[in-house]
Amino acid sequence: MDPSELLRQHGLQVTAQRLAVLAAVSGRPHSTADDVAEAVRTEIGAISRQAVYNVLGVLVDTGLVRRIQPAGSPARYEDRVGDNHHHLICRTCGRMVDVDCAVGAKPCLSAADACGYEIDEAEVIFWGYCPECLARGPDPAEG
Amino acid sequence: MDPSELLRQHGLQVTAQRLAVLAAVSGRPHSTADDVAEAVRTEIGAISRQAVYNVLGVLVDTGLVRRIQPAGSPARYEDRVGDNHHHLICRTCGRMVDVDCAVGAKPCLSAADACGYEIDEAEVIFWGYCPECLARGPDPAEG
DNA sequence: GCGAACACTTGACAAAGTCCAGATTTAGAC
DNA sequence: GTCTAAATCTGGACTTTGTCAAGTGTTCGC
Repeated sequence: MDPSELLRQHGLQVTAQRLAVLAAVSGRPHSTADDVAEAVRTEIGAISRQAVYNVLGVLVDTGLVRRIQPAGSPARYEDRVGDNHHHLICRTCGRMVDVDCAVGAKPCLSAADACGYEIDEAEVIFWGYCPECLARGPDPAEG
Repeated sequence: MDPSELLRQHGLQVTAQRLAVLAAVSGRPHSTADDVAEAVRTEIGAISRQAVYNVLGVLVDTGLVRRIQPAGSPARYEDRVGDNHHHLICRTCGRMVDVDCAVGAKPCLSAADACGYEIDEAEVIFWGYCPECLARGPDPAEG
């Protein structure tokens, strides 16, 4: 779909910055806000940090972009929304990849005892070591 | 168990700060580092911010305390370790409660396609609204 | 009680993100 | 094409969370 149309459909004004941010997140999933700013600058020359946060915030609010905030890392953004996939992060190199849910469709939304809470999202992050870091031998810091 | 003994058993020196931090985390689970510092100051008068981070880090390393880092929130700490429980956070009031795993024991460690990663931990956080915030009516900010 | 190792304090520093006032750009009407 | 109102973007200061490094104080084994 035409990105401009996408923005309009969600009641958002179309600006060069928004198009560039959208393109940056699409083209490089799991980017940090800083990565996005870099990419946008490559594309349209310049953007303020505030505009990046602002645009990302608006996109997250309208559901066009998903925000992921792993421990010890700045927030990351991706445009894969609408499904229930999770994330897998290497403790050594920090690389993040998508994984589909193990048990089926949205199993994680059914906690055994929700204490009366109305759950609308499950954030699942798997921590471990990627094949390359495993091949490179055990990390000295990990024993 | 006597907290002092607990520390010794894990090869840690016993200090007033460590005892107080341990007590603070035990007495008020899901505390932030700042909450812990407050509680410790109430208990023993004073502690430096660095010491709080230091002690919490040591306790997490030795497995006496677990660190949770939800999106958009500072790190939180709890002393319920050794089981595979997860957390449930209210989007409105920010309250966090424990929930047991829906599917059984450590189901979340079995991602369908781990891409060759060796997974050693699954961090699961459920987001939603607590009964009280639901009873209080829908949040204007949420539609 | 003494000494070595460990832990705590203090202060500077860094990263990530937010707030605010003012200038610029966009959308819509004429 | 031009105008106006509303939304957006810019730039700088600021807050929060956490880390680093050097020096001082405390704990533990003898």
